[in-house]
Amino acid sequence: MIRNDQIVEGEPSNLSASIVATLKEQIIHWHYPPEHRLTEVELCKTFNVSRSPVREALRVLATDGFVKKLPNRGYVVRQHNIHEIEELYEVRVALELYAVECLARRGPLNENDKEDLVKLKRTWTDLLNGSSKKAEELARLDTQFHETLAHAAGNKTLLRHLRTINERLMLFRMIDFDKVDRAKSTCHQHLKILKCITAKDTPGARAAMQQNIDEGRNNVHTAIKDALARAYSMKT
Amino acid sequence: MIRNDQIVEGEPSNLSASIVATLKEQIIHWHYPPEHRLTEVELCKTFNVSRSPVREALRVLATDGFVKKLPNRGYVVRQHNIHEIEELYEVRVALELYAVECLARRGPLNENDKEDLVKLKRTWTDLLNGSSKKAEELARLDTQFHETLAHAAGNKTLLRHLRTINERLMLFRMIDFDKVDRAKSTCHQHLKILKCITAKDTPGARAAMQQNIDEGRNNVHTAIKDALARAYSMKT
DNA sequence: GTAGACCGAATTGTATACAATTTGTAGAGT
DNA sequence: ACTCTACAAATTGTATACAATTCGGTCTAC
Repeated sequence: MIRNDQIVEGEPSNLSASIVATLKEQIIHWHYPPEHRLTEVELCKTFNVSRSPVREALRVLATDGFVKKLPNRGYVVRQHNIHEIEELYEVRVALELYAVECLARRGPLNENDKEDLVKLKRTWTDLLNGSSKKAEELARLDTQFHETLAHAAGNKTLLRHLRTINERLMLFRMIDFDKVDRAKSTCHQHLKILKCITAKDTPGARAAMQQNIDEGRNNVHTAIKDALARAYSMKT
Repeated sequence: MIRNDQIVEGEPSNLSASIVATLKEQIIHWHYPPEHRLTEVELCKTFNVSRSPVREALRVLATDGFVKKLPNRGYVVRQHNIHEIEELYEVRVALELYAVECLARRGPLNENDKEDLVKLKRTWTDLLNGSSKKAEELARLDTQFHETLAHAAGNKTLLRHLRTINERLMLFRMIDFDKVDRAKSTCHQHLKILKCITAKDTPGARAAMQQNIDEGRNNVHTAIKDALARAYSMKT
């Protein structure tokens, strides 16, 4: 159920925006199997709203790549096959390597970002020293780490693109983080990246980031087959 | 005026999509000054349609970054300041360097793409040997060159992101190409890139691409001040 | 029994009507 | 003259109504 009081402060009544957020969340959490048809009236009923905001939301989700538009036949949840995951990871590598390279070369642009990096260091050191978290929380922290770096690099446009990539990858990272606790390894890698940045070791930072992303990619790869199988069994 | 018969084949009656395309085109060609307010009813009148497709179009344009949404106050054409251009170019560099690196390392993925590269070579050789074109045509060919490379690299997601970046940059490249004929230099650079790719010279390809983009960036930079000044004079 | 035409339910595409919010302005009060 | 309030116009947000298209099934012709 969508309600106006769910909406973030400063953004007044806007059903469309909250529908976008909710559907994204649901798709990421595999609430719908791939290729599942999203009918307007059905969404209207579940969200208790009229078709106007639903239609606008679907159009936005389509441009973001979460659903696919069939001409005159509505929308379906997009099928993310293994090849597409690979593509998403490649784009992510391209963007994040660039971001971390900038960051290592010229440092964070302002004091706020410098503080953010210190906070990150504390967070991941704490995690390394035993404070355990739930899988979903870990996935969130991991995403936050990478996005904070991109933000500190000072390029809002790059951050925006990275966000849409990561949102779509979240589809599979949820599965991965759900199955295995890889906290230790992730902590070490993140701390290594931060160390290289503060040491202005550009190639080191790039290498550490590449390793971090590659490991995540491999983990997701092994998790994907199960996920797709599960999704298939749901569809039938 | 928007009409259904303007629509591309295979995409049946869809006013919203054609409004998106038309508005994008208009914004890129500086039909509206930055921060110009886009009222729904006004767009309805100029396009001779109702508010539904206009609203959906505006939402899409907002997620693509062409217009900015003010809560409960409609939309305005986004102001692209110099800093944002710089950001767009940085993302473009990150993506295109990655693409050209893949291409130089492992070559085009299939025969079609290999053909495309040959066609590109012919096109730019012809241009170098005198066949002159209008500024707008040149800009189009240049964009096509870069997008063909990304396509040949075989990553559709990367291509999609590159497209949205390039579309927004087109705002300023139009101005630049309009003022000076830089065909010769561009030709040489593009041919150099192609040569490095076929020679599997990865660092060479990266360097040539970096040089090509940097030159474009510099040209645009020098052109921007005039553009902004002109836009300002339009606004007042 | 099969192919093809035709009809109707379901669904999307578009237009309009109504509600809620914002903003500018006129007017009263100080 | 200045500020604050209240109201009206304009504009967005939402809901509903109508048109056009698609798709499945049935019925007929062969």
